[in-house]
Amino acid sequence: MGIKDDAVEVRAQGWRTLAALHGLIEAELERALQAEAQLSVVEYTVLDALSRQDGWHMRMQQLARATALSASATTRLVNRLEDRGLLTRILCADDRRGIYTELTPSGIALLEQSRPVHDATLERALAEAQEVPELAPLVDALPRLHARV
Amino acid sequence: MGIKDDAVEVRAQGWRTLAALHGLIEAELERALQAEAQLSVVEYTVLDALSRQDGWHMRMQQLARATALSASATTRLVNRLEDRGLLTRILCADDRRGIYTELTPSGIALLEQSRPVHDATLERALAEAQEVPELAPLVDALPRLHARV
DNA sequence: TATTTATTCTTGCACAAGCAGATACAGCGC
DNA sequence: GCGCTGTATCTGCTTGTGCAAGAATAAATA
Repeated sequence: MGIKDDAVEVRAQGWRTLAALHGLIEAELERALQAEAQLSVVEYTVLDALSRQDGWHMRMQQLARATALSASATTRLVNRLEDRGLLTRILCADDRRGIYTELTPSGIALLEQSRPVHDATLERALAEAQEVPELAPLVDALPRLHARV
Repeated sequence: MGIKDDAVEVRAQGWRTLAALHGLIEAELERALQAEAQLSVVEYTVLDALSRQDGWHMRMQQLARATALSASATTRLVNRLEDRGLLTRILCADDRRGIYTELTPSGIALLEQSRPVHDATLERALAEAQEVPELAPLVDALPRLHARV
């Protein structure tokens, strides 16, 4: 057991902690968003990403990256949201392969309704994680990543 | 926009960063473990958790918690691994509802073969994430969580 | 002891995800 | 213009997952 082996173990443990915290938060968000807005976490992520985008439209591939999903999963995800009237597909004028997705008023409304739920649930999930000794250090580190100095 | 709103936004951004890093690492591990040992990340997690356990056996419910999976998914996950001969179910003598799972020699062998792949992939994934400005701070924070002072 | 209640695991069903292949278009060289 | 390669999106198929319901056992209570 040398220094090198320790580094490996420290990384593995860090990864397990990351995965555990991620799972906990995602599970809580899933339940809350499903209950309050019939949205899954990825679906919320799409609406949120679109609203954060200038002009409120993104191409499928950007969406795939934003959600860490495959292209085919993104197609079906957009299908679901389009069927519910939350966003619309818009053909790309300059690149006719491309397709823009854009929030509808209905989509914006649902997002604004569910954002408080999302934020409150996130706060609660982090507070719960704070109580788990294994997770607490990571919870403490998170806000320091983006905090204004 | 007050201090309170900032806290909400900081949390949301921290969560997005966490999710992004988690997705990146998991995707790389998935590909590597699948290619080298025909194991998914959760399957590897089960083998690893069992090997880390005293006596090398755990109950289904412990496994469900360790993998952040539902009870039914855990049942089928154990089925798959049992069918491949990597672990065995052992009836619990004192609580006949309970079922222990235990690694077989074959399972131990596969784990020992795939652990280096896992560790190397994790190191590579973290190095890649280090190059993404948005993820770098979190990557830096990870090893500090468990590092021996 | 008999009966209810809770826990642990498994199964039926519906759905979302990935991979591979197909289609449509862009960009480039001839 | 014609063909070729690469990119963007969609569809068929298989698989893993969660939820709800079920079966077996433990624990509690009358």
